[in-house]
Order: sequence, then structure tokens, then C-alpha cells
Amino acid sequence: MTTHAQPHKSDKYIRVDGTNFSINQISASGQCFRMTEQEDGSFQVIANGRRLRLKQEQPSYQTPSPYQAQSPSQNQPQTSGDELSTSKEFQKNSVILMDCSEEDFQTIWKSYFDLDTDYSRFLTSIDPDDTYLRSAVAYGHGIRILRQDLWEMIISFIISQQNNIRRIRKCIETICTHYGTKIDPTNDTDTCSDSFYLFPTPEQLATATEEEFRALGLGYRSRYLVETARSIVSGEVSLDALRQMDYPSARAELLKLCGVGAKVADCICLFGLHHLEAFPIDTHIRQVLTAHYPDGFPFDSYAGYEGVLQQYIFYYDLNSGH
DNA sequence: GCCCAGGACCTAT
DNA sequence: ATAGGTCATGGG
Repeated sequence: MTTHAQPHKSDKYIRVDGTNFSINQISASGQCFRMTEQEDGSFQVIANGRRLRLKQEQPSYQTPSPYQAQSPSQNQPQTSGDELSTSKEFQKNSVILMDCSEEDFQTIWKSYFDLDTDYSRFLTSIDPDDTYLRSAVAYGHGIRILRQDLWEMIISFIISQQNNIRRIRKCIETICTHYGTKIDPTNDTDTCSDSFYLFPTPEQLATATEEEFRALGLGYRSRYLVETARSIVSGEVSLDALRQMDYPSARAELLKLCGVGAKVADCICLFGLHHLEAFPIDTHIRQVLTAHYPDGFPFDSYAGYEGVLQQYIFYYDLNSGH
């Protein structure tokens, strides 16, 4: 029973314009943890109560053999050398293939991937004299801020603290398989219909004890998870209320949760509530700010989408080696 | 063995 | 208010 290896039938896929949209970059940008690259170079993401398979068609001159097994040097930038000119070519020619219906794309995934937002206006708004920011933005031009589930972001970024991305993914997958709903795809002629697990609901996660979490390797964050699940299930903090709040109110409300400090609250606001003005400052960002912006980062120049720039910077600092 | 990873909590001042 | 110590786990 082969689970992968065969190229998917192209008639199952819908085609989507990939302007300023790189699955590779989004997957490696540290904002989502359940988007994974497959052996054949395609990706899958589990979100919105289902699994989506997708892949990106590169311009033919860059990838001569599309189905050749690519070396899993996962964070290879699509642009080589200095980016500004080549990235434009890449944007124009890129197409995303998604294995969903046109209706699911319109009602679910279009919003999830934030395809209604024009990211070119972010890219072109950068101060020409800010060479660092220009390089960062050019390097990560395919990044978008996904519209992910609020509850999943709360738990994911509590786990993220003082942790590395590989282990964050592992921890999240562990709690999904232990507490989330198992989905067995009803076989629809696809060879890739292995089962998967949804992210656990607050009620599902609240059944766990701190000892169970510790036994699963979640470490000192186990208490935070128990306390936070309890706070949400009890209604002490309301997810629906959070969704109605503006950024300052939501941030203040999130700080009531155990294990949520300033940085994690900003990540939740940015990735779970799509408050693009949230600017999470972690160890990487802090180092960049002190090294490249000794007189302060020009927040006022980018009011309303500071968080988008933060994500370009984070990805650039994490993956470019600069 | 040490240091770091998308930090936050607890306690003492 | 703010500074320092502590917290699990895994990989380099």
C-alpha cells in the first residue's frame, strides 16, 4: 500500500494565482506548524477541520523535472543571488495547485491563505534607504499571514516558548494524535488517503492532566496548557469575545491566560486574529533590532502592518544566514 | 559537558 | 515596577 510517490491527478486540482505566495516560505516561516512538505515536493496542511494537499508549479526554467525527488534542504530560497529582480519573474509565473473543490476554495482556503489581501503594497512600501528591510522583504516575498484558528494558535504559541520549531511541531502533533479527532478519509480514488488528526478542541484538551502532558514530553509548559484549557472551557476567557476585540483589547485579554506573555500574545493576535499591527518580539527579532536598528525600528512608517514586516524579518533572519 | 531554542512565572527586593 | 532564578526537552 503506497502512501505517496505517485503524482496526484491534475484534474483533481484547482489552479490558483501564486503571486506573492510561496508555500515553501510560508511553511518555513514559523507561523504554522501543521503544514508539512511531502516526499514529492508537495505540501499538506491540516486546518479548518480537513486536510488540504497543495503544490506550487515553478517556472519551467527553474525546475526542469517537477516530480523529481527534491533534496529536503527545506528552506532553500526560491531566489538565488540578489533577489529583487528575479523574484518578480517568480511571482508572475507561479501557480498553486490545491486539491479542493472550487467551492471550498472560495469559502475556506482563499481566506485561510489571505488571498484577498494585496501583499505587493507591503513589498513596495519599504523605505528605499532601509537596505536591511529591503533585503528581508525581497527574500521572503512569498510569505503571507495565514488566517489560522484562534484556539490552535493559543496552544501552539504557548508551546513555542523557549523551544525550537522542529520540537514545536512534534509537540503539537503529539497532542493532536492523543486528544484530537481522528479522520479516516472516505476513499475517493486517491492513493493518499491515510488518516490524520484534527487539532483538539478546548473540551478535548481539557480532559488531559498535567501529568499526562509531561509524560508526552511537553515539559514545564504542561501546567500552562492545563490552566489555559480550563480558562477557555470555563468561559473565563471567551474565544468569541476575543474575535470581536481590537488589537489592544485582545492582547490584554490574552495576557490573562497562564503561559501567555507579551510575545506569545502578539503571536496569537497576529496569526490567530489577523491583527497585522501586532509585532511579536522574540530573541531573533530582538537581535535584529539591536544590530540593525540601534536608533529604533521605524514603526510609524508601517503603521497597521508592522506584523507583516516582522514576519519577513523573522524568516530572513532564521533562514538566510545573513 | 555547555548553549540555545519564536518566554513566562515566581519570588524577592 | 523590575531583576534574577527557574522551568523541560532535544539538537548542535
